[in-house]
Amino acid sequence: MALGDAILACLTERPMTGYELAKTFDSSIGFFWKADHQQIYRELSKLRDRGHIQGREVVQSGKPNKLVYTLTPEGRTALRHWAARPSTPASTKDDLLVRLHALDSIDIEPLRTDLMARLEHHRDRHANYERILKKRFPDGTAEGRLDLGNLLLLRLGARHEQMVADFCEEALEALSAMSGKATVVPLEDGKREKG
Amino acid sequence: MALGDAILACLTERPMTGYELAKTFDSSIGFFWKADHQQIYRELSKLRDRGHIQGREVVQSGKPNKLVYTLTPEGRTALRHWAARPSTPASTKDDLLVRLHALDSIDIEPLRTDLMARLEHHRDRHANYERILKKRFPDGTAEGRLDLGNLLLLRLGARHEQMVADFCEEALEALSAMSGKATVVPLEDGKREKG
DNA sequence: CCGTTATTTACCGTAACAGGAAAAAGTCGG
DNA sequence: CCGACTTTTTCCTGTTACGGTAAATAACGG
Repeated sequence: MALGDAILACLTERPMTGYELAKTFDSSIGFFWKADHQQIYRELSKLRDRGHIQGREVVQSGKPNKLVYTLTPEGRTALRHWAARPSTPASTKDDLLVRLHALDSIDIEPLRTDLMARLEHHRDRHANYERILKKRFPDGTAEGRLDLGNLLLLRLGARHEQMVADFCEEALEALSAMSGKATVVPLEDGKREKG
Repeated sequence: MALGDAILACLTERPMTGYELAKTFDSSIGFFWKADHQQIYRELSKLRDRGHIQGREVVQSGKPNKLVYTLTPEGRTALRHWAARPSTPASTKDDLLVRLHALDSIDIEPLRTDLMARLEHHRDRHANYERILKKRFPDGTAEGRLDLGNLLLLRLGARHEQMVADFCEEALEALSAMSGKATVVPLEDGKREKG
């Protein structure tokens, strides 16, 4: 019960169809929340059953008819109640961290390439955040409450990506410094283990 | 299929029982990965069925017998193969961020208390990381590969917590600055909505 | 005609999360 | 001695999420 609330949160901005929501979850809110269209459509059905949203069919020519979903007053209330409950700090659950935890039992080469890919990935995202920040908040201040929320969000996102990117760089450097005194030679396919 | 690998990663350090693993997931690796004992026991059964770990019963007097699990060569290979696959960047999925995204549709007061709680939480965790860092790596350098992994991990954790704590502070300040020109008065129970 | 875009829906499975309960044997406080 | 707690494993029932495959429908571009 959290994806549903994320969808409600999106619908506060404007009514949307499942298709639009799927795209939203691919850009703005999707920066920190992934969900594919199936998840979204399934969740939308549930929300409708609960009476939190209301679908209005819009007949289209040339395209399949679309279902525009709007928040109902019950939905707004539900969202506010959800938002009034203490939030649960999410755990990271990043594969990379698990790998670092078992660093001496895995092969370094794939790890390096992975770190490099991740470095690029996080740099891209950082640049993206900065780009949006400059476009939407050129002077770094927000007017309304909605704007403030989004500004804070973008700033956090930017900083996070920056930090992770820096971390990847640092990890790569540390691995390079260490690889001089390598303890285990990478093997082909686990024919030998060092135990 | 990720919790299983996290467990394998833990078992590279030393053989452990499910009970010990549960406690480990409550401290070291649990800093970025949450799992309760039931999840762990279930996963252990699966891993045993797959032949990735091997259980050895240790008869105890005074306490129930325990099952010490050891990595099998197959398990080590599986871990290495898993670690050689590109990692998937995890998405944040933090309730707080969703709330910020819908900032103008929710009540600020509970959000403030939540932010304050989170601030404390992240500060605590940061202090904890720093404490462990000072204890395990007083001079900030690592010897072996295992140590390097853990050092990097701790540093990332510390920085992350620091950053989120700063963010909470900033958000609180911004909310205070904004609350002067409040647009919506907080309501009791959604009897009125501003739409 | 084929592929793409727009739009929704259906089914399959597994993985993860949440919580409640029960065993069994000891230890410790009152 | 009773009750509470620790240690250790297991079973239960749910919901939520994740992942893939695929099918309808209908225009538009090549």
